Amino acid sequence: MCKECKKPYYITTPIYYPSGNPHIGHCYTTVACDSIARYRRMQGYDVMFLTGTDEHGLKIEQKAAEKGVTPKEYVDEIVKVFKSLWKTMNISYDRYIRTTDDYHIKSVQWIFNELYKRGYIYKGEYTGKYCTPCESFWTESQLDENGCCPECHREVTEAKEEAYFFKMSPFADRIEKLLTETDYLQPKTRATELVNNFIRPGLEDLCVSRTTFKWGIPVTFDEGHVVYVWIDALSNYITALGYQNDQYDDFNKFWPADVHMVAKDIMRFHAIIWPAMLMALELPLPKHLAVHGWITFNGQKMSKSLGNVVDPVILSERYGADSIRYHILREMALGADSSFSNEIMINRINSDLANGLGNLVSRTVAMADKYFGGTLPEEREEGEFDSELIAEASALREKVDGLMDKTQLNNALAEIFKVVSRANKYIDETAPWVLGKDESKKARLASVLYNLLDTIRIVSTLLNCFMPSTMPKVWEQIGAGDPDVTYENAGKFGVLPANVTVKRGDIIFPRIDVDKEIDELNKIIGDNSPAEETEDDGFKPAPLADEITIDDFAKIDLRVALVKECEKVKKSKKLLCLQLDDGMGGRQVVSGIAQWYKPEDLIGKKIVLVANLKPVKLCGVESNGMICAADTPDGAASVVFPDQTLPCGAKLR
RNA sequence: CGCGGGAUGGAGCAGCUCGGUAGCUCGUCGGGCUCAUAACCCGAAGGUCGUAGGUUCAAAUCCUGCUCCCGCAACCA
Repeated sequence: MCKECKKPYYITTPIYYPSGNPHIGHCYTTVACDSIARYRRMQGYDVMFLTGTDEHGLKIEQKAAEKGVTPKEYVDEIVKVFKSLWKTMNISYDRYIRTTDDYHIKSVQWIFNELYKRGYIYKGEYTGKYCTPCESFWTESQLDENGCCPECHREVTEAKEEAYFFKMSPFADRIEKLLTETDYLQPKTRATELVNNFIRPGLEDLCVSRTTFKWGIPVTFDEGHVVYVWIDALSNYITALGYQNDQYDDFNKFWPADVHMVAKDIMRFHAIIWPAMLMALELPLPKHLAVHGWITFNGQKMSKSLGNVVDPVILSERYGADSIRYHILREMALGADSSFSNEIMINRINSDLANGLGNLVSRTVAMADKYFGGTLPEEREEGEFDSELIAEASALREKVDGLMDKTQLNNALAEIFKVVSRANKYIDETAPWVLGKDESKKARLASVLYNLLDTIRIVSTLLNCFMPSTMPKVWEQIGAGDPDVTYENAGKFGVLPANVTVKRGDIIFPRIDVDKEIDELNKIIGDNSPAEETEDDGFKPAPLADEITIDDFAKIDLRVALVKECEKVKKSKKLLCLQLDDGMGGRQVVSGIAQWYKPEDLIGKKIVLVANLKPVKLCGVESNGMICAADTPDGAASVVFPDQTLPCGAKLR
């Protein structure tokens, strides 16, 4: 298509946050981008495929401190893990950006200054919840279930800090148009959601600097300020091309990007903030933002504490990187979540790769070997069934092209495997083993086998982008040389030489014993997660709060109270509304424990009430006090039940 | 009434824009074949398309109410 002109094509993954090791979710995005990058390269585009890591921020600073190393030492280690995973998964990235790279830092400082000069960045005040011992600001939503610091579980205070802000409002209209009137966002169904939730209520200015942590890019003109995530991280897509730095010089060639691929949790930043930044810099906008869902595990979101995280390294060691790549690409539809389970994966590998493609190659090559000693004679005899197979194989490339253009990798794979099935059926229709017994049918037999081999050639050429380590093995077996497996030839039938010579080889995708493997995988998960939990997520009592006097304690009025009625607060996931008998006329309390308690669990029970807490409204419902609950190791809350014979209103001391 | 998405044979999905035989993958059952990795091919069973109404000659598809799920936002005193 584009063989002579060598059009540039720029595709990016997000830069990942190395606060922990990579998981299968990182793999999905990266593998999808890799497959697209490889496909474009095959089509003749001059591809730039970028990935990297976003290495600054408070969390990294803290994690490093925990381990007693510098932040840079800490991220260096994890970046090694990322890079080795990408090697295992055969990721063909052209460039890897680290936000700690000098050239990136230089560019970010330039951008920050430039936006300041242009008047889009101004100095203001940031208000939030501040935890003094941790020296950290938190937003309301980051606080723990008691409204305390998520790190140390001590109380937080309202506080202000000086910060720089980026003006978003000038770009609201243009962004709304970008989302609703162009095909920037894929799938577009999410555009309404973004517009309704963020743009229509008015875009808030964005806090782009912090003074409460040090691990970041310094603001050049104001000591103590560090560039906060947005400008630092998002700009990687242009600094990696040499925007405002000397490290690279292909910004003009590759910008604007053809595709940024991201998971849905960071869609907002790429759909709103990133375009705003580019508009402020008067740079062209990227052409597409492809948003995909999450990989869920047996229906639940993957999480370390659930012990259901699948380690992609273990999986690829057992089944090969290509099998894993195939499974996640085949299973995930752009936009939607998809569930991942060992069973689904193994069944898919068995039915598509082992039974379908692997077996097709194996039986075809075996017959060529058995009936012709490996080299087909040149005499041919056409027969019925040929035309249908040839038509489907010849038309495949065009279908796949169309689906790749729409980033529908799963459907592209489905189309390819339809042809695999068609070829297996063709074997049954033509029954080569019958032809093999009749000396006069040799020419017909040669035709049948040739048609099969050439179909495999087309299929495997197209599949090479998705499964790059296995397809060369297929080519070796079917006797295809490098010139045979080009994009150009994938659109044509009859490319292999008439007297092609096959070579039997190892089984390409061995069949997996489902029951046995699932047992073993469960064992691995079982062995790993409890160990990890005691190390990482094991129960540690929260640090002791600051010392108080008896007078301080006396300020808190704790009472025994009976739950008379209890119901869920409508429109809220976490809130229960309790009617209490406190021995003093009764009161209403709202508590955020709906995830762990049903109303009927509490009705008729006596609980401990903080009786003199200032009333507040939660989700529009008034709450006069709070009920006492303890943290459980898994992060849930467990309500404290006092001696049930105590009278309502009894005071605790 | 904060915003949005979804509910289709045992499982996972397509079909809905532009109403007219409900399709695919896996699983189950029966048959065929023996070149191949107990793989391959054919056939069958199995769905009143969440629920109640409405429009229509005709609704999975259009309209309305309801129930339940799931995101986002809010919320965890």
